[in-house]
Amino acid sequence: MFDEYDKSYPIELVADFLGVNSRTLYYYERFSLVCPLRRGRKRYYSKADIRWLEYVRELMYDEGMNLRSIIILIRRRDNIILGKCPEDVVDCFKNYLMQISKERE
Amino acid sequence: MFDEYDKSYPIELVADFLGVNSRTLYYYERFSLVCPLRRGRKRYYSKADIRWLEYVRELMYDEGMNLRSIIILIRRRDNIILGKCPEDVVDCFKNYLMQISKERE
DNA sequence: ATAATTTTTTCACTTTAAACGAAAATTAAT
DNA sequence: ATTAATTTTCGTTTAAAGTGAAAAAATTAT
Repeated sequence: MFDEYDKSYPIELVADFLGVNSRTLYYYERFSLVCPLRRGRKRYYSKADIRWLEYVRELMYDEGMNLRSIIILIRRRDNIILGKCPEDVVDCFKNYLMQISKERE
Repeated sequence: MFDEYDKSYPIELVADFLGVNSRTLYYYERFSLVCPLRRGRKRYYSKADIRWLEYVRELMYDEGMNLRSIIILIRRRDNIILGKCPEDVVDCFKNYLMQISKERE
């Protein structure tokens, strides 16, 4: 429950779980799509990282989006959620995101 | 003023204006990114079509998005604006879209 | 310490989307 | 019917996404 953001899963395990080559995860990292903890040189991923990567794969493979678009998606969402836009827009947009993620289920 | 949606510009003119090959516009059409009027077999585009295509090019070339992502963007926006979600969310989202397009200028 | 294993990194290759060139096919115009 | 324009098809080019192989670096075991 509290280990959601605990970076403790090594890359090979994550790659196997997602069904991708570990090289692909290195590749994503170069685009800042994911940011594992580095202990020494080794990488460790959290459950949240893994679920995020699942979502990324879904957008890419089920929907056909490319990396750049996903990065834009993040940036825009961050702008909305962290940025300096009015409270009511933030609230509405949060609802919108919720709605979309529900539709996805 | 009323000619905004008047489909009267032939493909070659539109392609020249956008700086693309007309083949590219045929290509976009196969993805339903634009829908010119067919009189006989000839295609005619409106000013609104042209501005939409300018925006598409911008998303692709300045931002690096791919066609599929733009189609998703349309679909989602249509869901929000035309769909069955509450009025206030629609209004908020319209504002959001306005804001984004202003930031772009 | 050094040998063995694991992880990272680099290089090169494959595959696919996006776009374009050339030319054949179709349509319209005189 | 001949000419001109438009559409369509086919093949090629370019770049992104991903992978394989193996070198390089680091960690672990003996």
